[in-house]
Amino acid sequence: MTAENRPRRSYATRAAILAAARERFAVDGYERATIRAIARDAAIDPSMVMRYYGSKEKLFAAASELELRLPAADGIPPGEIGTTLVGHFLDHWEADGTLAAMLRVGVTNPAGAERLREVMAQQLGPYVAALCPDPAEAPRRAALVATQMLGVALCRYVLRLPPVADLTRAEIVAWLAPTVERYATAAHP
Amino acid sequence: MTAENRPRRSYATRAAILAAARERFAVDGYERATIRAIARDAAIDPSMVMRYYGSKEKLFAAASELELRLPAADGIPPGEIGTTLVGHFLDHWEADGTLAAMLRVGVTNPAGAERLREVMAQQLGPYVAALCPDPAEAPRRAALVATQMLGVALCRYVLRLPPVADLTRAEIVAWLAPTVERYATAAHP
DNA sequence: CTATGTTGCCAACAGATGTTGACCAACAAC
DNA sequence: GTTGTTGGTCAACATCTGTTGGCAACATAG
Repeated sequence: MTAENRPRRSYATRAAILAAARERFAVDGYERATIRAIARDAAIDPSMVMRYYGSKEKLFAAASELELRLPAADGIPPGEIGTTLVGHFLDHWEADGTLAAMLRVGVTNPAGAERLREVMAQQLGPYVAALCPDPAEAPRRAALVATQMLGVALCRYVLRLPPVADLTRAEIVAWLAPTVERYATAAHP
Repeated sequence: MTAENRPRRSYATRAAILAAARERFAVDGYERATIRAIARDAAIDPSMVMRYYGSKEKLFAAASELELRLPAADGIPPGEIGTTLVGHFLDHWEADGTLAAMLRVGVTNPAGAERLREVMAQQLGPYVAALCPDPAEAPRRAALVATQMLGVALCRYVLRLPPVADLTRAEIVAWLAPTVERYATAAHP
């Protein structure tokens, strides 16, 4: 029997599959991202994908593990909450294709939508809860923030609506920060 | 030769196909909306779809003709611009599956994305141009409005993020109207 | 050395998909 | 009645999909 903690040769392959899967899911969505294409990108045989991940759905589940790693909520001075949050989202989006993959897949695949709901509820929810006046309405405020942040992401990275895609990072932050901060903290309209 | 203006019997079928296509595209997106399923919904043979629309892509093009029918831009008093615009979008979205179809398809299909870009540029663009201070920056302002409106639509009708889906129409209007009005008319942040 | 588990490729399966062409029924025109 | 057009069905096609099982190469254990 092999020692348990020796690094297996297959780890590299597993990682290559996961990386290729994330990219394909991000670019093509769930249906168009074929196992064969993912395998080709990872330079292995399609059957290996099945062996390591069981099925296409399980592969997607593995590829859509996501940590937003939002900055600490406390200690941000009012007036910089929006700036911080918008900036962080943009950074994360551009550094990691996982969010794009989840957005693309979430639109056409129930499991993908579920994943996105989880991320928003479990990671954005508590964050906003620490900021807003009445914790009871944190979910709704977080959801409003989500509409604006997912909206930019959709227009900028997925649909590539020219005016949105051409805006600089600074411009987006400047325009959206007041919106996001209002959703998170301001009194009811 | 047949008279040119007699209503053809096939008009009903064509319409049925189009209606079924819109619904399927809206619910399933481009790839999962199969011609066979659309034909089944329209209670005809799949080959009829091909005969009338040539190909799946052309069928989608026909199914995604869209008129936003935005209310007249002039005459809206400042302070009600956001309310009017947000309300109109919500109404349109709920009355007609076409927008949902275009959003779902736009995310996974290049032709769908192109369609959505067209609609935003040609219908929302001029509208915002009539409202904003400097016409030169109308496209960017319209695009900002689009990020917020498509963002709600995405969260509410496609992803069905619970807190967003549970908000009442009035609540959404109240929260989003200031955002949209600011994007369209306010001075640079 | 042999025995055993791991890593990988190959070929094939069953099912679904977009698309095509042959064929048939109804009907209008002559 | 014959003829040509229109609306529609049926069966098949080539291709692509996720998935499976078998088999070769290799590494490690004993």
